[in-house]
Amino acid sequence: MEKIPLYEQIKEALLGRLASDHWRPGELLPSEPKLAEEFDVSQGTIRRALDDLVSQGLLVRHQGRGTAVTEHTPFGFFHLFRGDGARELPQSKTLRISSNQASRTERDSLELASGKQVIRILRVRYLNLEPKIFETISVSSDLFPGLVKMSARDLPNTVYRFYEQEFGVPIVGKRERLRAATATKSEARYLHVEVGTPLLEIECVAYSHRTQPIEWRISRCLTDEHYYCNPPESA
Amino acid sequence: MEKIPLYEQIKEALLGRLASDHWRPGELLPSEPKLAEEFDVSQGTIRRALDDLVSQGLLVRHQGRGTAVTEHTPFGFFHLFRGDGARELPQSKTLRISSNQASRTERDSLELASGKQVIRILRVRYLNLEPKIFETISVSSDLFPGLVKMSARDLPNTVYRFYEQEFGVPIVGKRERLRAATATKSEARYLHVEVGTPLLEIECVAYSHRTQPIEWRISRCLTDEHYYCNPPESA
DNA sequence: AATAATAATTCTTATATAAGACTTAAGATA
DNA sequence: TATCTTAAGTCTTATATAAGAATTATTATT
Repeated sequence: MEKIPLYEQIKEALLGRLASDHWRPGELLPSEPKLAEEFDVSQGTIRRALDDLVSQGLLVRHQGRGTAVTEHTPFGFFHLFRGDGARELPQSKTLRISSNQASRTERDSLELASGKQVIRILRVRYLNLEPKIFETISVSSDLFPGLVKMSARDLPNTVYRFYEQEFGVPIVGKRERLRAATATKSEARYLHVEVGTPLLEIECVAYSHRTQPIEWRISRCLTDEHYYCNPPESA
Repeated sequence: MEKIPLYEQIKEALLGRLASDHWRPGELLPSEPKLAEEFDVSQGTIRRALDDLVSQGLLVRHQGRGTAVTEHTPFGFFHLFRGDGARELPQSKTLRISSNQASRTERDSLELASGKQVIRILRVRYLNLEPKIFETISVSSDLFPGLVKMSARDLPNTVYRFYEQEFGVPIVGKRERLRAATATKSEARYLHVEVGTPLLEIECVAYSHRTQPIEWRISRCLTDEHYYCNPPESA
């Protein structure tokens, strides 16, 4: 059997703890010397494993303080920027939360079995108080028991933090596919534009640890005053 | 004065050699022990510097062989994928090469002084033999002497490799900004679609080492059969 | 109780050595 | 001359120690 490097094994072990909510976001991990003792390896090997998790965005190092689990900032994973490069935190108005039989696309994107239910969320997002994005979000009913009964008004703006704090489901990455589209009648109404206005369509699958798909999302964005950029230019 | 770590100084030195074409793409660098001897540091310090350049995509490691300067694959930096995730190498037809006074946007994007000339290239790109992208490329006349006199027919498909091989100007990174647009009369004609068809607009600045802007490009893409994705999903 | 100094802890940078895995070069053999 | 074996080179993984920089905890002083 192929021999797996020690640092890879340690990465997997730490990844398992991250996935099972062993540590909360912001919480400090045991120190490098302590981990070296626990796993019976050298500190250099621990360093190598931790460095890899840092470069994946899962951990953050603080010299003199320790290694912490990454906390999501409100901007995390939001890739629209104002024309001058500034970031604006989008606001949200949830229009509807409903339970539906998963469509073919939802099943494929979320890796769901046939017959499964999804929870669908429709919402408009605002940049600088103006409606700029029309969003459809789908998640597996099984992962979020009780979510469908929530009032639309109560769904918070930052749903990734909500998944993590209320359901223990952390989002650690996403995959986006972009296309050009034009506003339908319904989108035109919500976004205060004319039918046929160009919209940037962002199809997004969000993942937890070990790349399990958690959420499928379609965002249709006005780009008259904003642009999409990934990675961010400050990165 | 702030003390710069040794490995950062070595990175800068190697970056300088990469920028001045000291090594050609594909060429092997001196081995780690040799570099350690040259810079009078430990191999671990050399390793740290090289690893950083590898993660920036500038170098590639070959176990048992050596460290080489990254060669651009034809797909490098091309972020459109077919609907099923496959990659298709775009073909090109250059429509025109001309010399013009730089516009305000060209000056800003390429960091040119007032009064400078740019070379403008118009071309259509094909995916699976169908016109899918209408492109406008601008570069500084000063960096590419003689380019304006080239026949449009002779401009190769992979212009980044062309810049590097014919002018010694390597492209090592780019910054893209995406927006939604609709086809103008001219674009509709070249792309064989109707006016108003949604197009994905990719505004791109391509850089050499030390983030000097080399090329400003606007690509207007049909996304009926393709999508944009960065980083690529296989990454 | 508040503040300052000291000590202990953390990660970061840097050194060193060595075995393993992979590739290439040199020498031996047919 | 061609092929095989061995040696030498490369990067990768892993060990170890130690000083520097930053943060936190403890102790001493006011």
